[in-house]
Amino acid sequence: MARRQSAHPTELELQILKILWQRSPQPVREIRQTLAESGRDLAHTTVITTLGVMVDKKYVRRKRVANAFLFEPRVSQEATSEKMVNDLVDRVFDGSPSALMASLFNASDLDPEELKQLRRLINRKAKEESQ
Amino acid sequence: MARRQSAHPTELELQILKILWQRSPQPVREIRQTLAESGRDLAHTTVITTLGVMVDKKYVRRKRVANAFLFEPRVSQEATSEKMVNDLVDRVFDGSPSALMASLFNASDLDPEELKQLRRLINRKAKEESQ
DNA sequence: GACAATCTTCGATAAAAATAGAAGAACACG
DNA sequence: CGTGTTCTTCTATTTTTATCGAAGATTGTC
Repeated sequence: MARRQSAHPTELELQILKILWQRSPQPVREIRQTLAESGRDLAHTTVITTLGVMVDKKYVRRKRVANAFLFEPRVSQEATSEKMVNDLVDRVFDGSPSALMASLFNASDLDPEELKQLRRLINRKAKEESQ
Repeated sequence: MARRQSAHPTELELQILKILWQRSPQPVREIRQTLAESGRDLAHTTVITTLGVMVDKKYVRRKRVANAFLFEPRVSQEATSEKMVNDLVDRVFDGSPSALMASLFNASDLDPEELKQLRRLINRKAKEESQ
């Protein structure tokens, strides 16, 4: 046996998804350009190949327009993020969301504004669940 | 260019680290056994090879005792977790911790007990930062 | 219609990750 | 003191991810 395919978008795939979440559909050329602007200067064919893989994995869909393809996401940013967070919770924190939170509190210094907002989030969630 | 090495422990490496965080140092045999008990039944040599890689990556250290090696972590659970969380924040949530939290709230239903604990965490953090 | 520009398709290569067998060193004990 | 058990070392294989070039299709333009 060898390794199995990751359940999540890989690094490059995620970068591409983010570009497409911003705006879509887009042709390869533009995706490539945006990648280059954010410091990842790949050959045109590399981007095509990766997008092909992403089509197979059903992360994106493509439609032919004239001679070229346009690509657009098939997965939402929210769903993808949640899946990745859940995975981290499972893998690193043994399924305890609050353990992740605790780690987050330690790791980052949140400004008071963010703390306030978080408290609001918690209160809302508590109310929701008590119904 | 080809792919670069992951900045984090891989799946298997993390599993092994977790075992060693529980108790260490441990010989290969026991690590292998614990892995098998949690459903990952690998050949003895596979575990050795992986541990060798982990030594190179400085995740663990080994010391010879009699004919065999004992392994122990060189990285703490806290530091590793925080690094992985920070990475997720950067990669998926563009550096916003509270965006991760919001996603977490949506993704998981926390029980009231956990919510209470989270509120406590926030209050503590708020107090800390106001000093 | 010819030619350059632009796209895609189709391998191909290379490193990382996952897994394990063959072979050799060392030890334990009847 | 053999002989089987237990370890390690070394090498090999497979899949995934990342990357790209050669070659072929299409199209716009003089």
